[in-house]
Amino acid sequence: MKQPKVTVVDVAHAAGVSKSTVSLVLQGSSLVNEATRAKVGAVIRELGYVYNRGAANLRQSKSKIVGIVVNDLTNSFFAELAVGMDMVVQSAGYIQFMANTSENADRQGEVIASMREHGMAGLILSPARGTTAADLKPLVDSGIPVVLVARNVPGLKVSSVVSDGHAGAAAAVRHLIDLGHRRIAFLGGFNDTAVFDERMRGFRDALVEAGLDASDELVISSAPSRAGGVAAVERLLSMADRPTAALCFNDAVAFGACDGLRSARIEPGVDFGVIGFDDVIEAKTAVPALTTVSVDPQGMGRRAAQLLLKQINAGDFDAEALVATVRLVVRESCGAPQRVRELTA
Amino acid sequence: MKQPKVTVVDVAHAAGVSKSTVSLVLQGSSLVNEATRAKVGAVIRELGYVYNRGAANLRQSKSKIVGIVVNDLTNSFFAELAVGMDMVVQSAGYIQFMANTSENADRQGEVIASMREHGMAGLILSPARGTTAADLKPLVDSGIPVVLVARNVPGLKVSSVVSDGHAGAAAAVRHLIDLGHRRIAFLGGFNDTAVFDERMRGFRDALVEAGLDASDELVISSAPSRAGGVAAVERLLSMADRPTAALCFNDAVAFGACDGLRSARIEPGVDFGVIGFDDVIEAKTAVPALTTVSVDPQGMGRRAAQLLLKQINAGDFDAEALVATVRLVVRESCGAPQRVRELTA
DNA sequence: TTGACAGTTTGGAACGTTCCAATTATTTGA
DNA sequence: TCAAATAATTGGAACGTTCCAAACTGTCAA
Repeated sequence: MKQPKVTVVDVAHAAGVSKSTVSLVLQGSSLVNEATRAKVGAVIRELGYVYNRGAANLRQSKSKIVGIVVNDLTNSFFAELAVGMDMVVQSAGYIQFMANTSENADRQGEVIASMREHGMAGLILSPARGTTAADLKPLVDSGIPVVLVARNVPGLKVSSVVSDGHAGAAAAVRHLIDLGHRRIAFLGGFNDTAVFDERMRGFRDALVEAGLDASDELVISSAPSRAGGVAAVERLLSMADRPTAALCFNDAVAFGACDGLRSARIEPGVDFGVIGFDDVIEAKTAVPALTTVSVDPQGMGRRAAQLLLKQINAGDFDAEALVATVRLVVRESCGAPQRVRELTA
Repeated sequence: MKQPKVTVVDVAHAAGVSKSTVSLVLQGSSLVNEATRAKVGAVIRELGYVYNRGAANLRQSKSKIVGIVVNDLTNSFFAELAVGMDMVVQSAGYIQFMANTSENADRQGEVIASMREHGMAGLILSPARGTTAADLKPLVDSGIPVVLVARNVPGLKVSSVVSDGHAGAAAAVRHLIDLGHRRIAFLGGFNDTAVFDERMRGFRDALVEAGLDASDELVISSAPSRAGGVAAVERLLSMADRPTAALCFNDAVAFGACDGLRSARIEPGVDFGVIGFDDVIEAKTAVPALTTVSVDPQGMGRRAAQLLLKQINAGDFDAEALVATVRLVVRESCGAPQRVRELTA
């Protein structure tokens, strides 16, 4: 049953007032008399009127819509990130266009263009692999606030919220060294990304600082997934001078590494130390519970959303780069007693 | 730098034609002369014109926006579901409002209302726990197509895409019986949900069919999460006549059950059979690889989206109930040889 | 020369809201 | 009692698009 849609004029007519008055009621203006407000409210409910925010947006040329574009929703890190954003966006009375790009930069371009046509007030983007500054330039120049999250795009002057990969990786490596490990590998991740580079440098710097070997063969890159972890650990196990522990690019890789170790009859957390990165929810409950660098994706999502809303409300704003503090959560995957070490970025 | 936004009138003026002509060009109408089309196209690019879809929607009173509301994005089952929908929605040229309700029916009501005000053309909803038919009645009555996915809402005449929980559970139980198990439990899930009820009946019916005990004590409900699985398996282990295998409400519960078994020094897949439900991505790579009832969440998401789009395009439509075929994927968590058994719904 | 016709182009009214300036009704102060 | 102030309401223009009916340009046949 298709209702003939009821507008503010219909309401006005039924309530015996003008459309202007109805509009004032809708905006909760204090100008309107209590009695008429009640009357109009009643009619609204009776007729089942639904506000047409599109028309309002057109008139006011502003919207309460933000865009959220993520590269991989099936990865629980990004799902958590999205949920964090969702929370603050929703409670600020905004609504979100949300799209998944599956790491496809073309698709990303399309959805961003579409969101722009729909009049989004701002965008939070976790960019797909291969996103260039040129891709985003027109949008940024148009004055629409953009916040990059989790990953950065080199050469683009825009706000961002990323985690302190260098400090996190270094802390993880120092922890392994404290436990007596002397030969440590870095496992997984695509070596052409900024995030990889940052974490890897943290890894390397900590090794050098301790006077240990930090040669290239200790860095084994692979897809940043569980399967990639399995593959990487297989390569590691075939090395001549085999490491006794590894820092992994992210938790997915770490889980894969554990799988790979186990099928080689090496028990992770007992015979071999494994540290992850991100602290996804499963890290806590896995067996063995994963020691990992916690980056609190929900928190990052929330901060990114807050930053975006701030920039939307401020007419004018400057690019701001937030780096999220990171902490090493020690669990069982490298045989150390359970404790948490706090770090400042 | 805030651009003074350029409209079709600006483009028309710059190209020396009327706004109507520009509009025709934008819609790719064949009425317009090739030369002017090119001219207008050039001007559009030059001025950096961006189409205002909101204005168009207002005039045409229709939109290419669908709403997607899910109860828990951090659960990878629902994340996959969302990704499946995203795929077909995007490639049909639609864009989506997407929101997470965290199982909060009030929040769900708010976001749906907001989406409605924004003029969504249809809604796919994976309802929060506790959603009633009355909550959704006004929306459905307004003639906006709604497709329920993964969970049903009793008493609501609306389309749905759900998996065949009964057949899946029954097949799982029969598999356990084939392996020689005679005392089998059902673990996890809230017992006041339709999904629980359906799977549990499949479980019970298969037991009865085989002449085995199907008494209430074999059904141990709990939160449908990893933690819930741990709790449920603890209760199971304290039973007098202890079962030798269990069908779990979903994969998360199954993983929790494995954790719980292991801390009691019982090796899942060797000493005790565990079967999950949903076949989340991690099921394949977990140790032991989880035998589970595969419901292909991405596929369900895609089908739901296709159904919604179909109903949006058809002016008039009837509620349609799709039940997704389900298959038992035999892996290692109940000690059986690896194979896959296909089932028809 | 005229009419018919196809191929293009166009002005203006709509869509449902907000906002401004203007209007009416009511109260106040001296 | 009347001007002035206050409170409440209102008509109409605007936002950027689409759509309709009308109008223009040629071409061609009669």
